[in-house]
Amino acid sequence: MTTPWLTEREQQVWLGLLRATATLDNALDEQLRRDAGITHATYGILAALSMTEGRSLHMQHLAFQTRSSQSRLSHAVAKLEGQGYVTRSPCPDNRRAVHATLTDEGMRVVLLAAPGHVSLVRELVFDPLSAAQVRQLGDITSTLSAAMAAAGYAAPDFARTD
Amino acid sequence: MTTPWLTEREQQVWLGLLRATATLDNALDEQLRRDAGITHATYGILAALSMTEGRSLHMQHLAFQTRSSQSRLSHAVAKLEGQGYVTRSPCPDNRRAVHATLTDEGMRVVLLAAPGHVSLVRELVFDPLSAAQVRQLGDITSTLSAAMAAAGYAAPDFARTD
DNA sequence: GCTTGTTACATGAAGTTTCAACCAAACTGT
DNA sequence: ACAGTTTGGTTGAAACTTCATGTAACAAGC
Repeated sequence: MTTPWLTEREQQVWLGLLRATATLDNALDEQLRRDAGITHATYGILAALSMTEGRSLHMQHLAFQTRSSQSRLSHAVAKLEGQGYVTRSPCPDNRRAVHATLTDEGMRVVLLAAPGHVSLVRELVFDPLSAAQVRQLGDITSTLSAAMAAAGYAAPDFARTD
Repeated sequence: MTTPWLTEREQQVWLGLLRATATLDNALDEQLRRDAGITHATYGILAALSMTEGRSLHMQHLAFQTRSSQSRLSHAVAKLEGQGYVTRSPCPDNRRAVHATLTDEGMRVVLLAAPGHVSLVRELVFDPLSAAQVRQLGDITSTLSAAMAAAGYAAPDFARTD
């Protein structure tokens, strides 16, 4: 009532953005849980590993790619290790670094989840949008990321761009 | 490596979107925590209440407006009640409904947090974008929301649009 | 007046994320 | 060689969310 706020139009766009992103995230979580029993965050970790040479990454690198804090990743990988989807091994080059490596079992889960995930992203995002809109969305997210970086904000835990 | 995936360009847009929204959410959380000791989700609850006649809403309605599940809202409001920011009272018209009402103390917190929040949204979202891009973003989120609704996905917990 | 079903909300337990240390390896300058 | 700092990662506790379930109010049908 007495809260200062955006213009009518801006508020509409803003709340629309919050709603759309929340709903999208929810939809993806739901599909992944149904198909493979994992969350979107977990899928991100497994997918990132699956796409590398040797299905293996340093924790650090993996944290950056998945926009995860070190702590979160450490807990998450510990769980995945317990489930047999990932193994951890000390890196020979740098003894404080740790490799997380996707197991065959973990790869199986990714392959199980990926097709449904990708097709849902397509169905909910790329198919509904025109080619022009996809281009616009790319430009907009780039602009926003640049603005946030300029303002000193970065993905959780990271100041450096690696 | 063997994961089916999007085209190069699509993947770039998709990961960019995920990164931008995650970073944005993080930035807003950080500012709200600094300024008022609350999370973005909590701010949403308090702000929604602050903007109604009587600073009061049915839990149901509040859950919808804040894209929250009933359970989450129930826990969150319980905590806010403990902090003295909100009171709960049975609705006289419908004895299973509950009113959540913002206290003066709660209002004080909203007023403390709002200016910084709004100006950060402006700084990170509306200022960097051109008027055309704001329009585009509005159209894009509307399209996505419509597509998700058509595919049977809605904000957490809700099938009905109220 | 009794089932049976649905709506509104609460709650305890389990899972996840963040927070605040912590440890050990690797640099840094002396 | 050696204090001090930075880097890479872990860990337990606290905070938050979700999940499954419970209770009470209302609604409908018999």
